[in-house]
Amino acid sequence: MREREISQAVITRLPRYYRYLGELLEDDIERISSNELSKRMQVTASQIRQDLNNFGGFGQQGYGYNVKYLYTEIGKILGLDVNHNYIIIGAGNLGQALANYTTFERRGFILRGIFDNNPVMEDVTIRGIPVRMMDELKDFIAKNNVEIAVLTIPKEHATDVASHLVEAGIKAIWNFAHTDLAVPESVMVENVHLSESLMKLSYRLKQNGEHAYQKDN
Amino acid sequence: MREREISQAVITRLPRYYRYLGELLEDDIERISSNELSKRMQVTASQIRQDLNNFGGFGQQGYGYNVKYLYTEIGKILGLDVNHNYIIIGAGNLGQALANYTTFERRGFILRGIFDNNPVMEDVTIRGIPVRMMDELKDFIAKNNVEIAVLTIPKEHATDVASHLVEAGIKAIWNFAHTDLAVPESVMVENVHLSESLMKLSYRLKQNGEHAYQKDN
DNA sequence: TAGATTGTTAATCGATTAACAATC
DNA sequence: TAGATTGTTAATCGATTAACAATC
Repeated sequence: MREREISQAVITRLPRYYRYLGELLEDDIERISSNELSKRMQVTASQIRQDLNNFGGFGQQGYGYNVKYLYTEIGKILGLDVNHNYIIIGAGNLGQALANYTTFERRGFILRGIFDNNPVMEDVTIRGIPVRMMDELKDFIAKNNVEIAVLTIPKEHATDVASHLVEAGIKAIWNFAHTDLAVPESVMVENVHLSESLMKLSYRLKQNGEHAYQKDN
Repeated sequence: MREREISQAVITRLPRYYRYLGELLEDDIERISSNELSKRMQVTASQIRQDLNNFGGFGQQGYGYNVKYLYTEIGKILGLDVNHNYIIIGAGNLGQALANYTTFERRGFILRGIFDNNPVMEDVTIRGIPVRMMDELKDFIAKNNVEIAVLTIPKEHATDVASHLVEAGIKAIWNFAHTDLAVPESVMVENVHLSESLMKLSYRLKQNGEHAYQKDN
């Protein structure tokens, strides 16, 4: 049924299209051409048309794209038309910050539970959700139909916890731990390595500095 | 002086090399070949050699790479051999979580100040650092030689704050707000769009589900 | 119908992989 | 010296851009 594998680059751009279309929608803009959108998003119109046509013809010659329709369709492609239950593992600063992110709920990501291994945290509630101990994990995932686990724990425990999650039948891991996880390929992993992102910024900062220096000479 | 622009893909991989080399160093491994490293990192040996040779010949034929030396050199390339002063703007959940991230300090990123526009937060301290009001921003950046601003504020205020930062002479912005920033090209921006990362995971979760379904038929 | 703009094919560009001579 | 492994050139692969026929 699927002709060709969609490239990682395209997938990465989809949520950005979705965001821009959402803004257009808020501004009551009804239709938009690839050319107009390309100017706003700073990408080529050709790329927009190519990207969208990976998933079907959403536009109309001579008209462009209907904003609301395209927004809805991309939402479906991204799986935002259905709810996803998720849990957070690691009730530290970052875990708590994410637990308080109500924006995710609006996109259909429903926080069902928070887990930690520190007994002090037991039954502390965050946004009304009690922190549970790790021994409840497996049962909880099964009973609550949890698809996604957010990993906000130190890297030392990440490998271990990941394998528990896999055993419990988790489908996807959003990994904030500073390590790569080895899981079966049926389990999706999306890494958010914050310190690596910061290092990238540091690199570019440095390059820019040198660049500027050379210019001055 | 610089022959060719280093591609974004290479820059993104650098911190990952750095992380793996750091782990090798902790394990007291003295030398490593591109082949051995490629197995650990799940990339091709050829790519490792190509990537590194963008910055110079760090290896030795018949020997491989000296772990400690390569680690140090990549650290220099990433600008981790010098300290960078940074501030956090937005003392909400995420801002506070990042403020408590002492790992950054170890890499030479020094948190100098935290800013917010909510008077209730004034002089609340996080990790000993008082939250300041936005009217102090410009002076503070100049006086404290702040290079990097971390933006953990709602998207509504991001554009406005970004332009204040540019005026104040900030060099780089680590942007967690859900919007793109328009700044002069001399100001580096690194985006961390968490909800977009989560949507990517959602997409892959969905694909994987369909895939599995098709397999069963 | 004429004009606009898509969907899609072809051309180009860039990044990854393969191969191997250089050299430790 | 022989073996190992880099640094680097060449080949391949994939992604982006350009062009244009199809069509609303």
